[in-house]
Amino acid sequence: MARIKTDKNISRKDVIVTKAAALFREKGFKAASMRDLAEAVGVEAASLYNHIKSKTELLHELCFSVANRFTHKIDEIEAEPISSIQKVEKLLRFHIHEMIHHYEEVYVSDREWKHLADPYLSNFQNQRRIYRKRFAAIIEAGIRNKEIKKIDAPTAVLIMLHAISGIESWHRSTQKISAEELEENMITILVGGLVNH
Amino acid sequence: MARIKTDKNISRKDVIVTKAAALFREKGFKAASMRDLAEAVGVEAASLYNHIKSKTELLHELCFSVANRFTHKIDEIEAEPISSIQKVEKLLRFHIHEMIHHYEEVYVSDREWKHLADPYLSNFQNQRRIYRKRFAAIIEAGIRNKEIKKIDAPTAVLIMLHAISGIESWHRSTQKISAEELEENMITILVGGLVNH
DNA sequence: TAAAACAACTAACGAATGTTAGCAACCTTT
DNA sequence: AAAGGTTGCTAACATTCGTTAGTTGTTTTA
Repeated sequence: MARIKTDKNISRKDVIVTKAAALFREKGFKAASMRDLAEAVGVEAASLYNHIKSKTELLHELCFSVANRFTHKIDEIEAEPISSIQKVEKLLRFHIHEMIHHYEEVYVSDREWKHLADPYLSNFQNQRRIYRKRFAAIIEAGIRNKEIKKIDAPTAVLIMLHAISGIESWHRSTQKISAEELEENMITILVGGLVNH
Repeated sequence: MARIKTDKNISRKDVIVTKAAALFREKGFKAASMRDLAEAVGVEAASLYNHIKSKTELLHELCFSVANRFTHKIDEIEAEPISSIQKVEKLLRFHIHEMIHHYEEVYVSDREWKHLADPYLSNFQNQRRIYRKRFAAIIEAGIRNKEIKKIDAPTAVLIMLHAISGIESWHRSTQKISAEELEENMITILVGGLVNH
C-alpha cells in the first residue's frame, strides 16, 4: 500500500489538487478521468475519495484560488497612489507572472470554468465580471486624464487578458525565450498599444 | 419521421456540422454528446450516422475548414505588394472578421483541436505552427525595415492571435459595442502596440 | 501496546457515452 | 405503380465514467 507522499505543510489533498491541475490542463476537465488522476497520484481511483468530495470540487478549488489571487491583487493596486498607466502595467505584470509560474492552475481556471456547477458557476462568473469592470475602470481613468488613447475600455481589457493567455503557447514551445524577455516584450506591445503618443 | 430540413446547396451533413459547431462551442467537444447534437438537429442520435462517420469526423471538418481559410488568406496577403505593417493589419482584420462572423467554428477550432486524433492532430499542429511562422516572418520583415518596434516576433504573434480570441467575450456580453467599433478598437490597440513611433 | 484515526484496497453500481444492427417510412426515378 | 436508394426509427451493445460500500492495512494517539 503505497501512500501519497507528503512533505510538511502540504496535505495529501494538496497533492491531488496539484496533479489535477496538470491533468485538467493537459486533457481538459471532461476528458481527464478520476482513474487518470489516480494513476498520476499513484493510487487507486476510489482512494482519492478519502481526501476529496468529488471531481467537481477539484475544479472549484482551482478556479477560486486563482480568482481570489487576482481579486486581492487588484484590491492592492487600486489603492496605490500611482498613475493609471502604471496601474495597468502592474496588473499586466502580475497576470504575466501568474501565467508563467502558476501555469496549470491559471490555465485551467481560464479555460475550464464552464464545467463548474451552480452556485459555483454563477459566483465565478460574477467575480470575473466584476474584476473586468474594475480593470476597465482603471483604463477609463487613464483615458480621462489623457494618459491612454481614446479606446473602448472593455475591449482593451479583453485584449489584455486574452493576449496574456497566449503564454500558454510559450510554455508549450520548444525554443523559448526567457521568462524575463517574454514579460518585457508583452509589456512593450500591450502598454505601447494603450499609451497616448 | 421528421427529416432534417435542407435548403438547396446545403446538405444534411452541413446542417449537422453547423449544429455541432454551436454545441461544441457551448459545452466543449467532450461534454457535448451525440444525443445532445441529435436533439439540436431534431432527430435521434443513431440517425446522425447516416450522414457522418463519427463524432471525431465533425471535429476534423470544423478544425480544417477554419485552418484552410487562414492558410489561403496568408497565401494571398504574402503576395501583395504592400508594407509589412499593412500586411499585419490585413491579417488582423481577417482574423477579426472570422471571429465575428464564423464565431462558433473558429472558436471550436481554436479551443478543441486537442481532441483530434492522429494523424489529424499532427497535421493540424503542423499547419498551425507553419502559419504562425509565416505571420512572424511578416513581422520580422517589418522590424528589419524599421516599420515595427524591435520585439520578439513569435511573442508578438502570440499576443495578436490570442488577443483576437477575446472576441469570444464580446459575443457573450450583453452590452455589445458594434462589430465595426470592435474591429477599429482592436486594430488601434494591436497595431499601435507594434508600430515604431 | 491497545484503541482510534486515517488512508489504502477490491468490487461493484448505475448512468451516460459512441456506435451498430435491423427494420420501417419516405422520396426519387423509371 | 414498382423499385431502389435515402433517411429515419427502436433496441441494444460494449465501454467508460464518477462514485459508494465494505474491508484491510497503516499511522497516530492515549
